[in-house]
Amino acid sequence: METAPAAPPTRRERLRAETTREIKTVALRLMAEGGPDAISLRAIAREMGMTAGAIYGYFDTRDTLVTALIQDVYGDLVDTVEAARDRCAPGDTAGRIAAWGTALRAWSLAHPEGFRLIYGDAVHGYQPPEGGAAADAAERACAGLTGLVAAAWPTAKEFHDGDYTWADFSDHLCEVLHRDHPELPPAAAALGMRVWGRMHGLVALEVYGHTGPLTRDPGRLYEDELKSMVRELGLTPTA
Amino acid sequence: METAPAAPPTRRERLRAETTREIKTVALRLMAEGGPDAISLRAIAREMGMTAGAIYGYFDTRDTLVTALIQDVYGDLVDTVEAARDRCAPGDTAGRIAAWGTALRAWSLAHPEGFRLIYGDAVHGYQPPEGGAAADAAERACAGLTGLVAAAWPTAKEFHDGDYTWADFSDHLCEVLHRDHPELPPAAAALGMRVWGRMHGLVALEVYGHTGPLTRDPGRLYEDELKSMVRELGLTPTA
DNA sequence: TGAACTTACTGAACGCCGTGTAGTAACTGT
DNA sequence: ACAGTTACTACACGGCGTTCAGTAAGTTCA
Repeated sequence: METAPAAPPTRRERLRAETTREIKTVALRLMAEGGPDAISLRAIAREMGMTAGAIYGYFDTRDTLVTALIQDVYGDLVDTVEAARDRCAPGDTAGRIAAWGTALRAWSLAHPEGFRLIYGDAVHGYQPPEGGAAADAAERACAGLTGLVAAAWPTAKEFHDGDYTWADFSDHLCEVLHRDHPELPPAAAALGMRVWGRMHGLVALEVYGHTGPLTRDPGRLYEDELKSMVRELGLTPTA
Repeated sequence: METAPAAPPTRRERLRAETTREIKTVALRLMAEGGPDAISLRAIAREMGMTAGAIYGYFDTRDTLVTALIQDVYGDLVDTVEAARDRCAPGDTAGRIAAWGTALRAWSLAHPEGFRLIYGDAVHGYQPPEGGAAADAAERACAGLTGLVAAAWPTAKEFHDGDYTWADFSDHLCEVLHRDHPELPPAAAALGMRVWGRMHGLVALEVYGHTGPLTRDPGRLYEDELKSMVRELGLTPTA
């Protein structure tokens, strides 16, 4: 969308970008310290020695800021799980899936407010934009899974039925899948989402404190579930 | 805990109980209409022709009211899924599990605010009490699952490993399991939680709008996942 | 019946919140 | 030096949960 040849940023622009960053940084810090409820324009401004109104010069509305935060946090999550996945050899599909899953849980427990921000309704009255941050998040999450699913597909016999059509999935997801893995049928998209959902379930319950009162070792539960899943994909769990 | 022989309620007590119920009813209605954010003491009071302060005569604090709501809503959910499960013949374990799962999703989509209330952080700043409503919910959910898991256990060979101990689970869960199904090993408790988590994942993603942008038929995805799960439990999916 | 007590509720206040808007002071380019 | 832009403040509005003094009923007992 940028038509101009990107002139070097003026002093004004630099200061502006810096303040924008600072607002988000402070917001994330407040959130990490006091939970997502601690994100209030007034608290952020207070922390920065400003007035709440000043923030409106940088973000149209509180929800715009929250959306930006979601994108930042989501980027962090995606980077983390993909880095973990890529620490396994490209051929070790079982290991890569397990690494991905383990990293997902680890990140979520390390950043529960982030998890709530992305996957819950952490912020009072926040309405995601049309299409929205949640949509972005989902698209990216699914795209990230695609590689894993593609690698597992040949052995994932169990999932080759299901009678799915490309029309069952969003245009964007279809495009990404076609581009990166043209050999995959629509059922592979379904598999990706199911894998995602399966991991999400136990993590969400744990982050929201629903498994805590029931078991003293939710980690083992999760790892076993992960192992089961890998096995059901026709792969042999490593270690 | 009631020591007195429960004298018939006085007029005062009846009115009081009625008002308490009305507060909760109005709160649930507001929530159904305007999402969980619509639950505010002021809005409830307004709706009832009262002042916000008056509600403090019935609930110590807003969170106390929310906790009561969670318990009510959770009771409704549990009743619904158990009723669906019991509409299948006691011998039809596969059918009962599928009915349970299908009813879970149906209820969640019909009452998204309720789902958020129980499993998310629907209400701004709500802090569950120690032990808490979430704990209650989890205990009851798991107890409800126990029957299904018990029925599936003989065929669920895949899950008979895992090396769990009773010490891995909460005392209360162990008691319930021992009482109702003394033949089950600790690994069965783990299986119950895993089944729960697996269903929760896709439903949570859907309720929070993460699957919507990706697929046009999340229901099929869910039903397939349910069927897979039943199969992996060593059962034959019905229909 | 009438006094003493208890309950249910109001109304105003406190400090929090997001959001607008008018005004000011500082930077920026000519 | 001057005009224009930008960054910000100050204040106001209505919302929120919560507290508290006060009032008007309902209830109990002499």
